[in-house]
Amino acid sequence: MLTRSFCCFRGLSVEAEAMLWRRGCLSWRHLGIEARRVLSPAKSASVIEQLPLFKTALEARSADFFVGRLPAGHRLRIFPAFVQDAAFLDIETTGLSRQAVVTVISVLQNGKMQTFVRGRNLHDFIQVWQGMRVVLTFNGACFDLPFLMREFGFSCKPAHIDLKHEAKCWGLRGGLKEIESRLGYRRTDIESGDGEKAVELWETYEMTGDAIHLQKLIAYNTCDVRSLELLARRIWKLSCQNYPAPHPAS
DNA sequence: TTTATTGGGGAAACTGGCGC
DNA sequence: GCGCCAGTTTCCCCAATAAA
Repeated sequence: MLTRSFCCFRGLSVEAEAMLWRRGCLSWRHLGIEARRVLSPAKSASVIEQLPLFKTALEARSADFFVGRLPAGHRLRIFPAFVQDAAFLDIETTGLSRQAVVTVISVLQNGKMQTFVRGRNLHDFIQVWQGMRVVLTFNGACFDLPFLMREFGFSCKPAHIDLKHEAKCWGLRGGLKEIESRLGYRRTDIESGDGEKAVELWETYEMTGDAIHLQKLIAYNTCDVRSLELLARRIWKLSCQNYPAPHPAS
Protein backbone atom coordinates (compact mmCIF):
# COMPACT_ATOMS: atom_id res chain seq x y z
CA MET A 1 0.00 0.00 0.00
CA LEU A 2 2.76 2.38 0.95
CA THR A 3 4.73 1.77 -2.24
CA ARG A 4 1.61 2.74 -4.22
CA SER A 5 1.45 6.10 -2.44
CA PHE A 6 2.68 9.21 -4.26
CA CYS A 7 1.09 11.97 -2.19
CA CYS A 8 3.99 11.63 0.26
CA PHE A 9 6.35 12.98 -2.43
CA ARG A 10 7.08 16.68 -2.28
CA GLY A 11 5.24 18.35 -5.16
CA LEU A 12 2.58 15.65 -5.54
CA SER A 13 -0.84 16.20 -3.98
CA VAL A 14 -3.59 13.61 -3.40
CA GLU A 15 -5.17 14.84 -6.66
CA ALA A 16 -1.89 14.39 -8.56
CA GLU A 17 -1.59 10.90 -7.07
CA ALA A 18 -5.09 9.99 -8.36
CA MET A 19 -4.10 11.27 -11.80
CA LEU A 20 -0.99 9.04 -11.75
CA TRP A 21 -3.08 6.00 -10.81
CA ARG A 22 -5.49 6.78 -13.67
CA ARG A 23 -2.52 6.90 -16.04
CA GLY A 24 -1.46 3.44 -14.94
CA CYS A 25 1.33 4.41 -12.57
CA LEU A 26 0.71 2.10 -9.60
CA SER A 27 3.99 1.77 -7.73
CA TRP A 28 7.18 3.65 -6.92
CA ARG A 29 9.00 1.38 -9.37
CA HIS A 30 6.59 2.30 -12.17
CA LEU A 31 6.78 5.93 -11.26
CA GLY A 32 10.55 5.79 -11.62
CA ILE A 33 10.18 4.32 -15.10
CA GLU A 34 7.17 6.38 -16.25
CA ALA A 35 7.81 9.70 -14.50
CA ARG A 36 9.04 11.48 -17.64
CA ARG A 37 5.96 10.31 -19.57
CA VAL A 38 3.28 11.13 -16.97
CA LEU A 39 4.77 14.21 -15.28
CA SER A 40 6.25 17.50 -16.41
CA PRO A 41 10.08 17.64 -16.73
CA ALA A 42 10.48 19.57 -13.47
CA LYS A 43 8.12 17.30 -11.51
CA SER A 44 9.61 14.09 -12.89
CA ALA A 45 13.15 15.27 -12.04
CA SER A 46 12.03 16.06 -8.50
CA VAL A 47 10.28 12.70 -8.07
CA ILE A 48 13.22 10.72 -9.48
CA GLU A 49 15.50 12.56 -7.07
CA GLN A 50 13.26 11.69 -4.11
CA LEU A 51 12.69 8.01 -4.96
CA PRO A 52 15.93 6.63 -3.41
CA LEU A 53 15.10 8.41 -0.13
CA PHE A 54 11.74 6.67 0.02
CA LYS A 55 13.23 3.25 -0.72
CA THR A 56 15.93 3.76 1.92
CA ALA A 57 13.35 4.94 4.49
CA LEU A 58 11.21 1.85 3.89
CA GLU A 59 14.20 -0.48 4.20
CA ALA A 60 15.26 1.32 7.40
CA ARG A 61 11.67 1.05 8.70
CA SER A 62 11.59 4.78 9.32
CA ALA A 63 7.92 5.34 10.15
CA ASP A 64 8.63 8.92 11.12
CA PHE A 65 9.77 9.66 7.56
CA PHE A 66 6.43 8.58 6.08
CA VAL A 67 4.12 9.92 8.82
CA GLY A 68 5.72 13.35 8.38
CA ARG A 69 5.13 13.33 4.63
CA LEU A 70 1.68 11.76 4.28
CA PRO A 71 -1.25 14.19 4.44
CA ALA A 72 -3.93 13.91 7.12
CA GLY A 73 -6.38 11.11 6.46
CA HIS A 74 -3.76 9.04 4.65
CA ARG A 75 -1.19 8.37 7.39
CA LEU A 76 -2.61 4.94 8.15
CA ARG A 77 -1.25 3.83 4.80
CA ILE A 78 1.86 2.91 6.77
CA PHE A 79 -0.22 0.52 8.89
CA PRO A 80 0.39 -2.74 6.95
CA ALA A 81 4.14 -2.07 6.66
CA PHE A 82 4.54 -1.02 10.29
CA VAL A 83 1.80 -3.01 12.05
CA GLN A 84 4.37 -4.92 14.13
CA ASP A 85 5.87 -1.63 15.32
CA ALA A 86 2.54 0.05 16.08
CA ALA A 87 1.74 0.82 19.71
CA PHE A 88 -1.75 1.99 20.69
CA LEU A 89 -1.57 4.20 23.74
CA ASP A 90 -3.95 5.92 26.15
CA ILE A 91 -3.40 7.59 29.50
CA GLU A 92 -5.48 8.62 32.49
CA THR A 93 -4.59 11.60 34.64
CA THR A 94 -5.78 13.46 37.73
CA GLY A 95 -7.27 16.20 35.56
CA LEU A 96 -6.53 18.65 32.80
CA SER A 97 -4.49 21.30 34.59
CA ARG A 98 -0.71 21.65 34.41
CA GLN A 99 -0.51 20.34 37.97
CA ALA A 100 -2.28 17.11 37.02
CA VAL A 101 -0.23 13.91 36.88
CA VAL A 102 -0.46 10.65 34.93
CA THR A 103 -2.16 7.86 36.89
CA VAL A 104 -2.50 4.99 34.40
CA ILE A 105 -0.95 4.26 31.00
CA SER A 106 -1.98 1.36 28.77
CA VAL A 107 -0.11 0.26 25.66
CA LEU A 108 -1.27 -2.36 23.15
CA GLN A 109 1.55 -3.66 20.97
CA ASN A 110 1.53 -6.84 18.88
CA GLY A 111 -1.65 -7.97 20.65
CA LYS A 112 -0.01 -7.62 24.07
CA MET A 113 -1.56 -5.16 26.55
CA GLN A 114 0.71 -3.56 29.14
CA THR A 115 -0.57 -1.29 31.90
CA PHE A 116 1.50 1.05 34.06
CA VAL A 117 0.11 2.46 37.31
CA ARG A 118 1.32 5.41 39.37
CA GLY A 119 2.87 4.24 42.63
CA ARG A 120 3.42 0.74 41.23
CA ASN A 121 5.23 0.39 37.91
CA LEU A 122 4.74 3.73 36.13
CA HIS A 123 8.45 4.22 35.51
CA ASP A 124 8.68 0.89 33.65
CA PHE A 125 6.87 2.76 30.88
CA ILE A 126 10.06 4.69 30.07
CA GLN A 127 11.68 1.57 28.62
CA VAL A 128 8.57 0.75 26.57
CA TRP A 129 8.45 4.33 25.24
CA GLN A 130 12.09 4.19 24.19
CA GLY A 131 11.40 1.04 22.15
CA MET A 132 8.38 2.44 20.32
CA ARG A 133 8.62 3.18 16.57
CA VAL A 134 5.02 4.26 15.91
CA VAL A 135 2.49 5.36 18.50
CA LEU A 136 -1.23 5.76 17.76
CA THR A 137 -3.51 7.79 20.01
CA PHE A 138 -6.80 9.69 19.96
CA ASN A 139 -6.15 13.41 20.43
CA GLY A 140 -2.72 12.42 21.69
CA ALA A 141 -1.02 15.28 19.89
CA CYS A 142 -2.81 17.72 22.17
CA PHE A 143 -3.21 15.64 25.31
CA ASP A 144 -1.46 12.28 25.87
CA LEU A 145 1.94 13.06 24.34
CA PRO A 146 2.46 16.54 25.85
CA PHE A 147 1.43 15.05 29.22
CA LEU A 148 3.93 12.19 28.92
CA MET A 149 6.72 14.50 27.72
CA ARG A 150 6.12 16.68 30.78
CA GLU A 151 5.71 13.81 33.25
CA PHE A 152 8.80 11.85 32.18
CA GLY A 153 10.87 14.65 30.65
CA PHE A 154 11.18 12.86 27.31
CA SER A 155 13.11 14.89 24.76
CA CYS A 156 12.08 12.88 21.70
CA LYS A 157 9.07 10.86 20.63
CA PRO A 158 8.31 8.08 18.15
CA ALA A 159 6.38 8.63 14.93
CA HIS A 160 2.88 9.61 15.99
CA ILE A 161 -0.48 9.17 14.29
CA ASP A 162 -3.37 11.00 15.93
CA LEU A 163 -6.50 9.04 15.03
CA LYS A 164 -8.71 12.04 15.79
CA HIS A 165 -7.51 13.78 12.63
CA GLU A 166 -7.41 10.61 10.55
CA ALA A 167 -11.00 9.74 11.59
CA LYS A 168 -12.22 13.25 10.87
CA CYS A 169 -11.01 13.01 7.27
CA TRP A 170 -13.27 9.97 6.79
CA GLY A 171 -16.35 11.64 8.27
CA LEU A 172 -15.87 10.20 11.77
CA ARG A 173 -16.10 13.35 13.89
CA GLY A 174 -16.52 13.67 17.63
CA GLY A 175 -14.94 12.03 20.66
CA LEU A 176 -13.70 8.44 20.81
CA LYS A 177 -16.81 7.16 22.62
CA GLU A 178 -19.10 8.89 20.13
CA ILE A 179 -17.23 7.33 17.19
CA GLU A 180 -17.24 3.93 18.91
CA SER A 181 -21.00 4.14 19.24
CA ARG A 182 -21.43 5.08 15.59
CA LEU A 183 -19.27 2.14 14.54
CA GLY A 184 -21.36 -0.21 16.65
CA TYR A 185 -18.80 -0.97 19.34
CA ARG A 186 -20.34 -1.75 22.73
CA ARG A 187 -18.68 -1.44 26.14
CA THR A 188 -19.50 -3.41 29.28
CA ASP A 189 -20.60 -1.50 32.40
CA ILE A 190 -17.13 -1.66 33.94
CA GLU A 191 -15.55 -0.29 30.75
CA SER A 192 -17.96 2.60 30.28
CA GLY A 193 -17.57 6.12 31.66
CA ASP A 194 -15.66 9.24 30.76
CA GLY A 195 -12.54 11.14 31.70
CA GLU A 196 -14.09 12.75 34.74
CA LYS A 197 -15.20 9.37 36.06
CA ALA A 198 -11.62 8.16 35.58
CA VAL A 199 -10.39 11.01 37.78
CA GLU A 200 -12.96 10.10 40.45
CA LEU A 201 -11.98 6.42 40.35
CA TRP A 202 -8.33 7.31 40.94
CA GLU A 203 -9.18 9.69 43.80
CA THR A 204 -11.39 7.07 45.47
CA TYR A 205 -8.69 4.43 45.05
CA GLU A 206 -6.11 6.73 46.66
CA MET A 207 -8.41 7.59 49.56
CA THR A 208 -9.70 4.09 50.32
CA GLY A 209 -6.92 1.90 48.94
CA ASP A 210 -9.68 -0.36 47.60
CA ALA A 211 -8.27 -2.13 44.52
CA ILE A 212 -11.71 -2.47 42.90
CA HIS A 213 -11.60 1.21 41.91
CA LEU A 214 -8.19 0.79 40.33
CA GLN A 215 -9.40 -2.30 38.48
CA LYS A 216 -12.32 -0.29 37.07
CA LEU A 217 -9.96 2.49 36.01
CA ILE A 218 -7.63 0.02 34.27
CA ALA A 219 -10.61 -1.68 32.57
CA TYR A 220 -11.79 1.69 31.26
CA ASN A 221 -8.30 2.66 30.10
CA THR A 222 -7.51 -0.65 28.36
CA CYS A 223 -10.92 -0.56 26.67
CA ASP A 224 -10.01 2.84 25.21
CA VAL A 225 -6.79 1.36 23.86
CA ARG A 226 -8.56 -1.61 22.26
CA SER A 227 -10.97 0.86 20.66
CA LEU A 228 -8.00 2.70 19.16
CA GLU A 229 -6.90 -0.46 17.37
CA LEU A 230 -10.42 -1.15 16.09
CA LEU A 231 -10.74 2.45 14.92
CA ALA A 232 -7.35 2.37 13.17
CA ARG A 233 -8.30 -0.81 11.32
CA ARG A 234 -11.67 0.70 10.33
CA ILE A 235 -10.07 3.89 8.98
CA TRP A 236 -7.48 1.81 7.13
CA LYS A 237 -10.26 -0.23 5.48
CA LEU A 238 -12.07 2.97 4.49
CA SER A 239 -8.90 4.35 2.90
CA CYS A 240 -8.32 1.06 1.03
CA GLN A 241 -11.65 1.53 -0.80
CA ASN A 242 -10.12 4.40 -2.80
CA TYR A 243 -6.92 2.53 -3.54
CA PRO A 244 -6.07 1.07 -6.93
CA ALA A 245 -5.43 -2.65 -7.24
CA PRO A 246 -1.72 -3.53 -7.28
CA HIS A 247 -0.12 -3.69 -10.69
CA PRO A 248 0.37 -7.32 -11.81
CA ALA A 249 4.08 -6.72 -12.39
CA SER A 250 4.74 -4.60 -9.29
C1' DT B 1 -12.32 24.16 32.40
C1' DT B 2 -7.39 24.26 30.22
C1' DT B 3 -4.42 23.04 26.81
C1' DA B 4 -1.81 22.36 22.51
C1' DT B 5 -2.12 20.96 18.00
C1' DT B 6 -4.12 20.51 13.73
C1' DG B 7 -6.84 21.33 9.56
C1' DG B 8 -9.09 24.57 6.66
C1' DG B 9 -9.30 28.69 4.09
C1' DG B 10 -7.27 32.28 1.64
C1' DA B 11 -3.33 34.32 -0.52
C1' DA B 12 0.89 33.84 -2.86
C1' DA B 13 4.04 31.33 -5.63
C1' DC B 14 4.93 28.14 -8.98
C1' DT B 15 4.29 25.33 -13.21
C1' DG B 16 2.58 23.87 -17.64
C1' DG B 17 0.08 24.54 -21.83
C1' DC B 18 -1.22 27.27 -25.46
C1' DG B 19 -1.21 30.91 -28.95
C1' DC B 20 1.32 34.28 -31.24
C1' DG C 1 11.03 32.51 -27.17
C1' DC C 2 7.69 35.23 -24.80
C1' DG C 3 3.50 36.33 -22.38
C1' DC C 4 -0.83 35.08 -20.62
C1' DC C 5 -4.02 32.14 -18.27
C1' DA C 6 -5.48 28.21 -15.67
C1' DG C 7 -4.44 24.74 -12.58
C1' DT C 8 -1.67 23.07 -8.76
C1' DT C 9 1.07 23.46 -4.66
C1' DT C 10 2.87 25.82 -0.67
C1' DC C 11 2.65 28.87 3.13
C1' DC C 12 0.59 31.27 6.96
C1' DC C 13 -2.82 32.31 10.36
C1' DC C 14 -6.80 31.36 13.21
C1' DA C 15 -10.78 28.77 14.79
C1' DA C 16 -12.08 24.28 16.11
C1' DT C 17 -11.37 20.30 18.61
C1' DA C 18 -11.27 16.62 22.28
C1' DA C 19 -8.64 14.97 26.02
C1' DA C 20 -9.09 14.07 31.89
